[in-house]
Amino acid sequence: MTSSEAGFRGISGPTPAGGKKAAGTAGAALGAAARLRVAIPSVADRVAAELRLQLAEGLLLPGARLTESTISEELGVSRNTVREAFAELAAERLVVRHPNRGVFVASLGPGDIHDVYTVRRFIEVNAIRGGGSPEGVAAVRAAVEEGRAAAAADDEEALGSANQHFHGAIVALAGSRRLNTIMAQVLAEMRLFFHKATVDAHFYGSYLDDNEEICKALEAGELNRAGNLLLAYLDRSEEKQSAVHGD
Amino acid sequence: MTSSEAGFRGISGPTPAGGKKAAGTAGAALGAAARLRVAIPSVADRVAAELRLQLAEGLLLPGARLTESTISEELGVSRNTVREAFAELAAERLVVRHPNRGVFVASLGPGDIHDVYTVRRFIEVNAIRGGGSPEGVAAVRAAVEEGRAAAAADDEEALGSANQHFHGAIVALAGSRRLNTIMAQVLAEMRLFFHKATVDAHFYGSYLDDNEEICKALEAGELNRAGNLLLAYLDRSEEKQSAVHGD
DNA sequence: ATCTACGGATTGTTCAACAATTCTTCGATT
DNA sequence: AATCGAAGAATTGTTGAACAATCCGTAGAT
Repeated sequence: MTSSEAGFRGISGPTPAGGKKAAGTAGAALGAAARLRVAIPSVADRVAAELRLQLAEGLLLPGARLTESTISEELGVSRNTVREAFAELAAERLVVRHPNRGVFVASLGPGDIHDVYTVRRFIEVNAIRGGGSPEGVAAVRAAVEEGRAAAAADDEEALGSANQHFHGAIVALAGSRRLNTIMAQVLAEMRLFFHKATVDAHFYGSYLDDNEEICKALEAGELNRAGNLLLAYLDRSEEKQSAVHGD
Repeated sequence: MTSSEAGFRGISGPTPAGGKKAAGTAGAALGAAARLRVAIPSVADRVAAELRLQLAEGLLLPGARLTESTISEELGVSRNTVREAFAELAAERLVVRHPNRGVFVASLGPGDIHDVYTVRRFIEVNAIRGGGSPEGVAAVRAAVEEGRAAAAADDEEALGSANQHFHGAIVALAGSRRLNTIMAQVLAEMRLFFHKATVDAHFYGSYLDDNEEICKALEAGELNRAGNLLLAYLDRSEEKQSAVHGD
């Protein structure tokens, strides 16, 4: 299982819509299928989603090059469409465009690590200090339990997800759509180069107790304390990440 | 001066690069011109920049539709390229894509106004509470003076810019690339629908004193007070904006 | 008057071509 | 021999044209 020819063949959409296959105008056939009002993702979006998935799964490592023609053939879509997907991912900082050179999976340098944690400190700590609705707090609690379950099942991947859900839930306390998307992007960005660190089985595990304590403080309404705990947690996490990653 | 046929004709790039004009391979002529290592903006980027400009200038009002073919012809670029530019702008939330319907200039509803100000409170207040380097503080001071000068010259547009520079400089105190771009996007988003409010000559003018006071507190190292002042300022600003905009 | 069928307009997507640039490889020069 | 530079391949950037799918307004039938 190297990298190409992996577990995907085609994007599987509604209609292929080939460019120049038949000139006849058969405009009478109305497919009696999908009449849904929601969920009409464009092909470019689906390509971006697929790549995002492979990125998250660590199939595409940081620094790796993404060739247009390769992906185009591999997913059975046009080069132009791939290009649009690239634009999406570039906007999310998941890939970097080098003009006339191609797009590469983003790789974070030491400076970027600090930068990302700066953003997280700004947003997360503030969010938890704001308290939030009971449902919001419940969501945080749910994420903590999700982490416990994952640890019990010894599922590394699930543990990482739970941790991200935890921090996502904290930001969601603020009830801001924009902050949520910003946080989601930052988390996606981090997940990108965390696959190295994930080999350390105790990496996320040691955070479980921290999360529990933070959540308890939040539930008790000790918002300031919760914020301080979270802040300390982030500082420690940054230190660990910096240590693991070259620096 | 309605809207189309305005002050732009073509993007004016290095080489047109037509699709199918001449089949001959004239690969011997090497233009002895630009050999710069920096600044090689792609055509799509330039189109996006042009649209961004028109957006900021209020030439394109919120809700307005952007037709691919129109812009394509107007700027003398391919429809595909316009499409890529749209992707860029959509990622910045400046335009909204309605599948199969087209892209429209983003328009913020009441909920969005609050959302934007939430983001600003999170980032700006935190940033100013962090203090920052002397140069950073100097930049804030410079923005204040820029605003004074603009007010003296009675230049509405410059006043608005100065105000944005002021808040941008505050965020820059944190020294985070990501926070800077986030803030830049938020500011661009706001500028989008501020043109209605700008008619009120005293709208920005009344902020001058606030900015001065905030800056003074910052320079004096009274970071907490500066943060509180900024927070109050943002609350007031949001209230005004909400009042002006339908609500 | 309401619903349906028709047509026009616009978006979504593909393909094929070419220009421009970068990367590679190989040969010529000092 | 090492370096420099020029052909050549590979890839990106951009274009134009074609067609499918979808949406919108209008006219026609019930």
